[in-house]
Amino acid sequence: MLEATARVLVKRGFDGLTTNLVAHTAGVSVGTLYQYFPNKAALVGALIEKHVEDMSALCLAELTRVAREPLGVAIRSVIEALIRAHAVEPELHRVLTEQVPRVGRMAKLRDIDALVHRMVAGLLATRKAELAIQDPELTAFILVSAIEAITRRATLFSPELLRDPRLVDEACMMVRRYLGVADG
Amino acid sequence: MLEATARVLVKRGFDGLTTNLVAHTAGVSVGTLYQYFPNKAALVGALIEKHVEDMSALCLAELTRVAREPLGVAIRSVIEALIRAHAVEPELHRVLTEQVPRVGRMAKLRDIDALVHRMVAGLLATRKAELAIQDPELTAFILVSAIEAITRRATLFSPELLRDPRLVDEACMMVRRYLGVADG
Amino acid sequence: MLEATARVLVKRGFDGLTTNLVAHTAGVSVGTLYQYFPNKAALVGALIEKHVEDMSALCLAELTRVAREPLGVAIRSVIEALIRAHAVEPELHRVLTEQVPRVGRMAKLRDIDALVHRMVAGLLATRKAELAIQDPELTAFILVSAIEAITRRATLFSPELLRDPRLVDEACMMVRRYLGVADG
Amino acid sequence: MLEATARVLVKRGFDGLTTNLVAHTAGVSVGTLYQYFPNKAALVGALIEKHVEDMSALCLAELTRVAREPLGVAIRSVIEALIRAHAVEPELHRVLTEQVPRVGRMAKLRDIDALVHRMVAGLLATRKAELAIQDPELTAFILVSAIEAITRRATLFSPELLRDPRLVDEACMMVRRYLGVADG
DNA sequence: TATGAATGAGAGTTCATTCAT
DNA sequence: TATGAATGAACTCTCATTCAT
Repeated sequence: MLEATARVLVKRGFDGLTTNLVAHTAGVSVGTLYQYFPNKAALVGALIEKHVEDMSALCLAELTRVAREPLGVAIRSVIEALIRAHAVEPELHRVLTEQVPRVGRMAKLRDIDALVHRMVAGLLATRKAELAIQDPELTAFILVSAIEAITRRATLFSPELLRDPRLVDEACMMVRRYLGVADG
Repeated sequence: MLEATARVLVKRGFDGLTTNLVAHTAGVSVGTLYQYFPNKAALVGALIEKHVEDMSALCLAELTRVAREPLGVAIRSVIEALIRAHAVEPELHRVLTEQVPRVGRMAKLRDIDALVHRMVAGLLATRKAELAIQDPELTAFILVSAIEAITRRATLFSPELLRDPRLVDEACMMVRRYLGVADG
Repeated sequence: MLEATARVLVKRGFDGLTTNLVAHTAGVSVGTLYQYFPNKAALVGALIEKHVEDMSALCLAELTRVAREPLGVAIRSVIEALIRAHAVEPELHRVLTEQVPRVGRMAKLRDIDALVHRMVAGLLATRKAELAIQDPELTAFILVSAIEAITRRATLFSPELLRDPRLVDEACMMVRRYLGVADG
Repeated sequence: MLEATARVLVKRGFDGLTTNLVAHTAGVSVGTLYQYFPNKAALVGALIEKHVEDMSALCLAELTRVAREPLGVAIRSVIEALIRAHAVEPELHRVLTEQVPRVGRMAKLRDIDALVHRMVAGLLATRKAELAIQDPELTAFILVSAIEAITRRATLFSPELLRDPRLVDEACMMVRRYLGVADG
């Protein structure tokens, strides 16, 4: 059912998302749909939640995994993981991020975001000695923003860049220089 | 009329935006509204276009103005201008940006984005000698993405940050280090 | 639902026909109406199609039935059938015929008209030996036009004539003399 | 202004007829339009009246002119005049006849029709001795219907017939035989 | 538990008509 | 007398949601 929602969302956009259409796409009746979701917002909300969780799981796993690796390697791994995460269902991701705020699941997104932010900040704090930074919180904020934005903008304006290794190289360069980590 | 649209958009969101409501808010009748805009999308579209034009005008002006200043100063000026631009009507900016794809103003946005990108790339190319960069195009891409994202995320998650000078400091730091410019 | 449409059409005319009014008259809601007809034109179109089909079926049946009867008798039967057909719901017939071009059912009407024309021409051709005619096609054109018009004009200007046997007598007389058939 | 109405009517059909459009087409403002016609119905009504008068004037003139000519000649003249009348502005005529009843100018049309009918009936009555008819009224009814219908149907379904002399020949034949007039 | 026909509030849009200039 | 911006009632159509089966 969520899958049908995703399909409709990608094919028709949010304004083309109809409970009847979703039900039909899922091969059930509207009634059945309403047996599982109290209303349309809940349906979309659930999809968003799932999507966000899937994506963030990927990133969090990577963040955890690289916690002890050398910084140069860690940076590249995380950036690559983030770009990979965006590549899973780019179309859906786009529609979803464009609509998220309007469905009242801001909270969930905010939570996840906060979690990622805290993990990055933690990583930075742990290794503060190796880094040319002062406020891990703020630095984390800048980094998370920047990396997320690079993938987002690439997805939006030049998807072919996502597959260009130079993008990752350059992003790593930016992060490394910013953090004062020697070229890996 | 556009002002009324903006007001409604901020107060009620895009889905709460009704032609009748806008007309009423503007103190005119629906008919009058439709004498100036062929349909709802055109109304919002016009607002979006005006908004992005205003914002980009600000940035482009700043980019032009600082073309000959020392890099350290230039960077700070542009970043401050960008954040200032976002601070004017953050709520409106958010709603508007989100609705672009629904209203079909993607092309316009892309154009402006490309323009900014070109200007930044140009600036970098001109001063390539002073910078530790190789591909001004790619660097510009990274920079524009990052700065735009930092303001966007601040707007979204912690608007108070927009008024915190440390944010600007940190963003400047990131850019300076990335470009290999001495601390200003 | 078509019945409700017919009722409204007769009582209020085409311009007084409102989807809400039809739905209300039919005892259902607008939504239900739109579950069966994609739009107002389709609703009226369906009614028109049904109506002309019903009417032409009547005439075609009669034309077939009398194919072997003596010409004098055949002529009267067909004319009577045509007038009888018009007498059923003259008001509806008038509104419906008038609205055909607005609702885009011209093609259907043309088809049926061509069918009737062909049948009459065929009948005339079969019996050409008994008739003082040269071109069955042209004669059929004249006849179909004339008979159709007599009923149409009677409906329009003096409905009471439709029930006057003298009208049928006179119409038969005209046709018989035109075709050179002895008085029946 | 009536000319503009006619033009719009022909180009856009009755549903595309807008007071604003008519005014614009006429090169004046809506306000001016309303200085000459109290409302839309009056505008269309006036056009209908003019059109009907033009057409009937043609026919009535011919009917008067042929009052004393030999019947065979008279018949052909009148039929030709009628067809000629239809050929003046066939498109406008079509739209108009299709819409007439809905604009409340039925009365005018009815009057004209009655006048034509009375003149034909008068002609027939005057020459009853030469004719094989009994009730001039009824015969006139049949004739007027038939001739009007032949031109109407030709206009509607096969306009090229209107220029085919065989149509006139055949219509004359029909009328002559019906009236018992020797072939002219 | 699944169905899907029915609901009806509400949205966008049109256009005859008015009236201050 | 001419203008045309402004009006707003009314119409068509959509779609989230319900509930009898």
